Amino acid sequence: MTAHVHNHAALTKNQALVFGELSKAEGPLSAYTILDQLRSEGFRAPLQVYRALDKLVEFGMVHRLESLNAFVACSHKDCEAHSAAAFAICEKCGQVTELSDAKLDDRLRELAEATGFALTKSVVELRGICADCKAA
Amino acid sequence: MTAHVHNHAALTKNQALVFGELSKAEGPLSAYTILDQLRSEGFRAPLQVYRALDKLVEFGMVHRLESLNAFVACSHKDCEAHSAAAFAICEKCGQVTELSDAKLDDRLRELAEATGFALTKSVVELRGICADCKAA
DNA sequence: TACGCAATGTTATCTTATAACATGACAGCA
DNA sequence: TGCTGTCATGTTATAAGATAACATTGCGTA
Repeated sequence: MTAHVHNHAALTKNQALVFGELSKAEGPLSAYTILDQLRSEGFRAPLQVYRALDKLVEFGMVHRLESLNAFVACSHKDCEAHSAAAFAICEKCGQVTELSDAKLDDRLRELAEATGFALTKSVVELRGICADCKAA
Repeated sequence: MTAHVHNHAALTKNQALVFGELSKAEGPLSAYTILDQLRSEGFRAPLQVYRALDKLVEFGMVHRLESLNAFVACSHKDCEAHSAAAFAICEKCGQVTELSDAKLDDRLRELAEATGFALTKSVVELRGICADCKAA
């Protein structure tokens, strides 16, 4: 499991456990799903998961999907390299694809600037059917 | 209060009540806030609100803000006129501005097409500080 | 050792959303 | 008139997501 390399301070035990679950998952996981999967590791309360997730999101290693109330591991080697992320979420199979697009980011920045809005974060989530499911 | 004109079948009583609350609100409201405001009208359960909201969203008269778990009345006269909507959400005052931008929509469509993704809906929510709050 | 700080653990509670089932209102038609 | 289908409503209970408040532990450093 060396898909992710991050130059942050070493993760704490709980952060590492939560990140591990997200990394080996096919798609997004809810906080409570993670909790259940980590009960065997001694997890007992939602807060143990939420606290770890908060940090991981802060580090940029995990993204929160607002329209799903769920979380995914970042698909980039070094998550600091990309600014904003967009996601394509398949409503059939649940698969999530992370997209990075400079033109999109530029346009969002322009829109914000045009109205004097100081952008801190952008949420872009495309809902639909992925190519695989469409073919099937 | 004639800010909104819609060519849909007349709203039912509950739909009209919920839409009324959203229309006169300054910003987005949560389903439970709406419920509390409509208790005087006889509302007793969340489902009464959620059912009305589902229809209003379907009609395009109300938008759901995924990153807030809240709802706003559409700011356009005829909500069918615009395809996708983007929102700028001020994290200081809570104000929400609805944006319609063809270039943004085009770019999102291009991104979807490039990966064979069949787009049904796009969620775009900009988080930051609005011009007014920045000035203050 | 003693202090400070960050991570952790624990209990309770709050907020958001839906399932399941019962009732009411009304239109169309035999 | 009485039947039937359908849509809106009402009601109770519960699921799912998130946080508040407070206690405890582990560890580096003065």
